[in-house]
Amino acid sequence: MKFSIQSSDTNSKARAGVLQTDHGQIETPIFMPVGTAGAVKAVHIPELTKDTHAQIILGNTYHLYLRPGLDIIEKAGGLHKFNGWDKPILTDSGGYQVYSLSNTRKLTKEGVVFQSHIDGSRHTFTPETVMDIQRTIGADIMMAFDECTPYPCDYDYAKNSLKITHQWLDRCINRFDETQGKYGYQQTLFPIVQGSVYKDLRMESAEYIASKNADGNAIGGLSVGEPHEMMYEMTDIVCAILPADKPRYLMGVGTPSNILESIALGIDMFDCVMPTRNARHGILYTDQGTINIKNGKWKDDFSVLDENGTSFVDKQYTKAYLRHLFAANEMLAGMIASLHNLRFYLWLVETARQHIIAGDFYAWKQGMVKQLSQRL
RNA sequence: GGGGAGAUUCCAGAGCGGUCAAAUGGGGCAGACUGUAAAUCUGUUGGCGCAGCCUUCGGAGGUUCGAAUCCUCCUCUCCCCA
Repeated sequence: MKFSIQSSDTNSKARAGVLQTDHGQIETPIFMPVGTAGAVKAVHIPELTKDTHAQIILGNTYHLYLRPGLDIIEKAGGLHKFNGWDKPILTDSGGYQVYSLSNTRKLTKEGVVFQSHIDGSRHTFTPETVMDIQRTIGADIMMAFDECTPYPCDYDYAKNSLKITHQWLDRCINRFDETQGKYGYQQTLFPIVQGSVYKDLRMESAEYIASKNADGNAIGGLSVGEPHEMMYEMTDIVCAILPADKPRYLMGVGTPSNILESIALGIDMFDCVMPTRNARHGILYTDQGTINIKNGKWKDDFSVLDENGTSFVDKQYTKAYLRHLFAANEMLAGMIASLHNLRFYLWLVETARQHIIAGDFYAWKQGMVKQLSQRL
């Protein structure tokens, strides 16, 4: 995997780059749609490629391991073959489930015992099994197994958790190095910085992660409820330490504004469920602000969905019609909204990239963030 | 023509003397959601000068300290038999 920086902004730490994988290249900064169970909910693969212009999507180790199971994935020839997406895939390690399924799991030094959210059965995830699973899924980018700490999180817990995450990382790297991809293309492993909202822990972690000299580095444990300023502060501190010539991935972020602000801090990759989940809940993101299309005020607004939108749905459908689809519980509602939001997110990072290359990113970002905060 | 059942807050539908501005569901209105246990979840849904008061349970009277709940008449629905 090769990363090259094409252009760096002068008024911020933003950069535009290209990440080369065996499944094609990714132009950064990039937003990666989340496809937890092997599908970006409510969106077809051709829509993802041709309409939203997604370049890489996520899958989830925990979900795919539970269902359909590794035997099926391997028989299919890996996740790319299974779901028909032939561009890069990144899989989350299940580290986030350590956090989000906290009431159905038990942490030990060895790993984590999960209770399946599907049938309650018990499963053990260790750094080694998580590497093996991601080998079988065939992700281009595999994530280290970590603990995503909650917020708030007391210092001692965060410190101890960080120690475990670092130990797990070493085990992930060992297992990764002693195994090979199963499908003939290269896979790579991204380690994850943790440390909650504590500067010293974040710095210690960033230094440890940087020392591993991976193809790319991730920042986890943010956007879990802490104030935005805190998130930016941690991101800034960590970016200063992580190698500049490798892509930086801010996990789970975020709102359109979060993404622009983080690009300015030197982040290259993002993923978040917001554009898809919130789409299914009636929230549309536009360059003019956020719309809750379920609100009564749109009932007889027959203007197109998004005058400035660049997805085909934006001119194809009206606000009143989409609102009706939500009210009538039509599946098409979530499909239209998901497509719109994903296209908007991809448009946002594409446009950010253009401004970085053009050299006027900072000013553009400042104006856009202001517009994005509006509620329509 | 004969017999029976019923009319409750936007809808459906509980309640059958006080703890009822009235269960529950739907609908409406709004909110939340950040490496997806999420097409989910939460709040609210008569009015006001809002720890209280006012107007509501088909209509009009009445019984009672007190009625959506009991009685009388009226109006209107629905079902069964002819």
